[in-house]
Amino acid sequence: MADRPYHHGDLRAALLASAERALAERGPAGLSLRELAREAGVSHAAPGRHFRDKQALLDALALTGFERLIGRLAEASASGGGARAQVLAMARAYVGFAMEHEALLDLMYAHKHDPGVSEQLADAVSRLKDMLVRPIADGQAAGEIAGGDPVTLASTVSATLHGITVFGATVSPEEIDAGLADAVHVLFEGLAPR
Amino acid sequence: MADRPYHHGDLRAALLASAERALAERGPAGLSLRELAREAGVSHAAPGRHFRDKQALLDALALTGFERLIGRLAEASASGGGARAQVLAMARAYVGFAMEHEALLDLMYAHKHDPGVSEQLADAVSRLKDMLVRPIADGQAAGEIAGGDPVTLASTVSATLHGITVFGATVSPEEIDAGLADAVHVLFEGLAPR
DNA sequence: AACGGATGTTTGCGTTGTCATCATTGTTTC
DNA sequence: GAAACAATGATGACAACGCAAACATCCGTT
Repeated sequence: MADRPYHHGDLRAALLASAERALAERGPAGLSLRELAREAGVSHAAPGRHFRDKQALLDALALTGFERLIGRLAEASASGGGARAQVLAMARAYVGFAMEHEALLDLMYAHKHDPGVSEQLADAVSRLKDMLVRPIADGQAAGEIAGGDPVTLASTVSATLHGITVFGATVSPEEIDAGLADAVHVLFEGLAPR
Repeated sequence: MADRPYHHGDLRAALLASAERALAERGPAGLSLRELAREAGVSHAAPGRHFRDKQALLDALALTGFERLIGRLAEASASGGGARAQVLAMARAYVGFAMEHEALLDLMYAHKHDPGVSEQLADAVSRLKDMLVRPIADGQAAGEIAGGDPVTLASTVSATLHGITVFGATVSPEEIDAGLADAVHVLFEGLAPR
């Protein structure tokens, strides 16, 4: 009620930032639009201007999560090295992001988004999987990876990565990293005897 | 308010059943204790006798989910056949359960449960991974699977299975099943050239 | 038959999401 | 530059919700 200007300036971004913090601290159920509004110093209905309803805000948050995760994977894949080193680097990036943003990752893969947004999210998942296709195709060209549809291989690898983040959620970072190296080893060498 | 008896009979079970249906239809956020109470024909505070709060109900529901999923995996692993066939059967069981109970699976792996329950859930995940250890160890004894810690191998396989359910959520059942066979193939043959 | 625990009801409170309506600011158009 | 207009925020209201306290009813045990 002081000298605060009538318009916030960038309420949408402020809400998203607050929402991510609240999500990490109290989960999606404990996230209240009114609380976010209070934190931003606006009226309780102001968020409605930027997000039709609470779900729309969560949808947007999930999308930003994918953008950032894909960015991290891009960095990791640019680190160079052989196919195996590159896959391991991307695995570390994925798992690192997952451990820093547990609740956000839950949200990103939650089966409760609006239909229209679900398409965008599926798109994001596609792009995410595509990030692995190039290193694998390059590895095939270099003779480091066996033949086969690189998209299929990338799908399996990405599925494994995601599974590790979910199943390993209860163990320490060191254990996860060790398990990650093990998993990459299994992925490359296969279960069948050589 | 007619001839309904004062006591419900098995309100706890009725609530869990209703909750699972509501969860599938409207997600965890759209699940209301009062609505469940209405469906069961009891007062809106009656559920409080069986579940301390809403989260406690979701916790219990997640636990029942793991019990059922583990049961399905046990059936699948009992189907016999070689190690590869058994892993594929368990993969189908896992993915089948996941597709029948999308929202429930989200809940089972959600990072928002009470600390005490989280231990039980971590326990359930452990038991789930253990289901894969025996087929793999047997496969090693039979020379169908390469050496190495069977627990590590099982962890990687289960992670891949779970990842497939999450990443494949948007495609048709047939596609998922095909992708599943592909993934099992990759898991056994490995990415590296032979 | 009496008692006590388990189960269900009633009442009330504070919070929330959402909507309708009004106020203020920023932008475009003449 | 003024007027129209869109964008953004404020206010007020409402129903639904989670939760807790106090009360009622049933059931099994003694």
